[in-house]
Amino acid sequence: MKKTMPTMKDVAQEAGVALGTVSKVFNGIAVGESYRIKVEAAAKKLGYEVNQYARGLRAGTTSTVALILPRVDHPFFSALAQHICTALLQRNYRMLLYVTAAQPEAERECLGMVRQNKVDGVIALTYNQLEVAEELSFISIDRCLGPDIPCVASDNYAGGRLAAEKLLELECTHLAFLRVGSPNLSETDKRGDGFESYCRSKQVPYEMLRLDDGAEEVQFQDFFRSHIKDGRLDIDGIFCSTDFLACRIRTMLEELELRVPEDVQIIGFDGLRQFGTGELFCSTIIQPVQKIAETSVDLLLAKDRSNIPALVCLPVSYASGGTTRE
Amino acid sequence: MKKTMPTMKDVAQEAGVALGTVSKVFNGIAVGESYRIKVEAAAKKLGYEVNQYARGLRAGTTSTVALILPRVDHPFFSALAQHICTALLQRNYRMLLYVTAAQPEAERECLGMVRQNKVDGVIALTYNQLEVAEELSFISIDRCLGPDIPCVASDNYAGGRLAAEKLLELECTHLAFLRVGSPNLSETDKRGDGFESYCRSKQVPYEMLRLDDGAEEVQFQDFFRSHIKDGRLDIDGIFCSTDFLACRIRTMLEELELRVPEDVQIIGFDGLRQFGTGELFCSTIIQPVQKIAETSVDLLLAKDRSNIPALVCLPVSYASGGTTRE
DNA sequence: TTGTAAGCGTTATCAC
DNA sequence: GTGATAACGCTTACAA
Repeated sequence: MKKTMPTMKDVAQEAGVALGTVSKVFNGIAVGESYRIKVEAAAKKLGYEVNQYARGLRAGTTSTVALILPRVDHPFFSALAQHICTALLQRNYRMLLYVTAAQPEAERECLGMVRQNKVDGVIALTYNQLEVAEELSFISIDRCLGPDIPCVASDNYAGGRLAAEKLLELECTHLAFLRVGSPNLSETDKRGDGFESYCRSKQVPYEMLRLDDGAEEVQFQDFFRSHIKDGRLDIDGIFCSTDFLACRIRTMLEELELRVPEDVQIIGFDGLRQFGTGELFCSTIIQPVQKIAETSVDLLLAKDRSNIPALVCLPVSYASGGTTRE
Repeated sequence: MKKTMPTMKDVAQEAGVALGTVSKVFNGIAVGESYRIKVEAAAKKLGYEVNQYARGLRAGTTSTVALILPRVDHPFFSALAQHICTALLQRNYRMLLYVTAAQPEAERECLGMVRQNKVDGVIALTYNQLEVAEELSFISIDRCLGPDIPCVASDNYAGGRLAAEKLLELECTHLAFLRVGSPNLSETDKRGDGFESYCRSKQVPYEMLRLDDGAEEVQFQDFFRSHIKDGRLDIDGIFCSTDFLACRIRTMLEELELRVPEDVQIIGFDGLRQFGTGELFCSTIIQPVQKIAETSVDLLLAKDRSNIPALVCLPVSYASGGTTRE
């Protein structure tokens, strides 16, 4: 950065007015019309831009929000980043992005950096429990961090029920829920709960297989093998906790000579699209990513932080994507 | 942000030393051992973090870099964002992300914001020609913006040649290059040039179809229909300028009752993976995304900006992903 | 309505 | 090696 960037002083001198007047013009404070015009002309002539650092230092507000994500090279996270960034930019905020690879120290370190940067708020999707300094405006996505920290998520429970409902509509008679992921509790675990609740209420036979991250491939295979009777799978409807898992399961089943969706139908969760905007990877429960992003931003930037809900669940929907019969 | 954040003054008082001493400790400047310990203890006790805004204001350097992308909900861009962010964080820099939706005014507006934020540098992938204030440290990805602005890209030309070479190795006899995208000139256009050059040198018959963004679907179909003789396509090897296009072409061909890769083999470009880390979408020329990211960051942060190359091309590689016979 | 001046939290330059 | 002190560019009372 060159030293030659013009400052308010330069603009004031150029316009022949006082420093304070220039400041007022740039802050939308009433000022004599003729002065305003002079100031604006001078600013344009010099190519002046207000220095957000100086402003932030003085005013204590920085128009900057930090977004903390485990990664951004996964379609769900990148869609989230995209929509949050856009929503922020529209509201004239800038976004600092931090990726943590889901490592606890990295997440904690981020919070330190965030404090250094005096951001006006933080939106985070973290895998690890972390203590949030209560002086920070904070919104958590998909994870309840504590009673004082608002959480925004899809209605995972309803999504689970919806998946079960759809599979039954599609004439499945024996269902299964498959899940793999971090053992840490998060909102997304409710997908299985909703699924189970619906199966129970309809008295449909179902299986629940929840695995932690690790060598789970073989366990899924064992599960399927144990459910093959006379060369046929006795399960005909599967709900996977993510689209990613749904695709892996589909491949796995096809390797076992089972046809999707003829023999088994699969519904995933997320609503991811190929290349961001293309086709769905599988039949799925769609998360309202944009809504999640905008809700998070709105809550974070709300003037009145006093009566913000602890948990906001946004409605999901179902869409067919080739792994169900329709 | 509460007003209650401790400052260097508080730390100095707590430690019973002078303000300047505290500053030195945090800047790694030599200071009496006993003082350093007292200061560090006091800082930890108060939970002090240096205020980057004040530092930036004073020192004129902000440890912040802006990344400007058209979007981040596409796997190539999000991978880029991920690796650039990680590289920056490793070097103790923060990253401001701007998404522009490829709109010229948005891109220009970004540059304004970037100047306001006094970032130490900018990495951008833009679709539109824009004037870069020369006082800014700037790296462009995939697009030559001017003689003074370094550009980092894959070796697109070599990638085009490699695609043609592979298709010939795979026993194709009549090739085609398909491309769709912005009419604006960018480094990526060299993919077709390299392909054509190789075909020419080997005297293989080939077609070139370059379309601009728009209603191109029907034009591709017309192209294929015009190349179907006796129910068979007289083209048996296709190089698409992106993986995305390759997938669309594959679907299109299958709708025309042509089998991939039995009847026609397809090679894309990008090396995108499903869900970020999963399988390839198609056989493809892989871009070294991480290398592009790290090179960009290294060039941007290089102390000596005097002898930086105008264009850096990074090596690509080929991988089979189901749309070629192997 | 306009101009003036006191900081915001740091860093850097000096005398000590 | 340490400790006052003057900037950095801006906002905001407050005085004119």
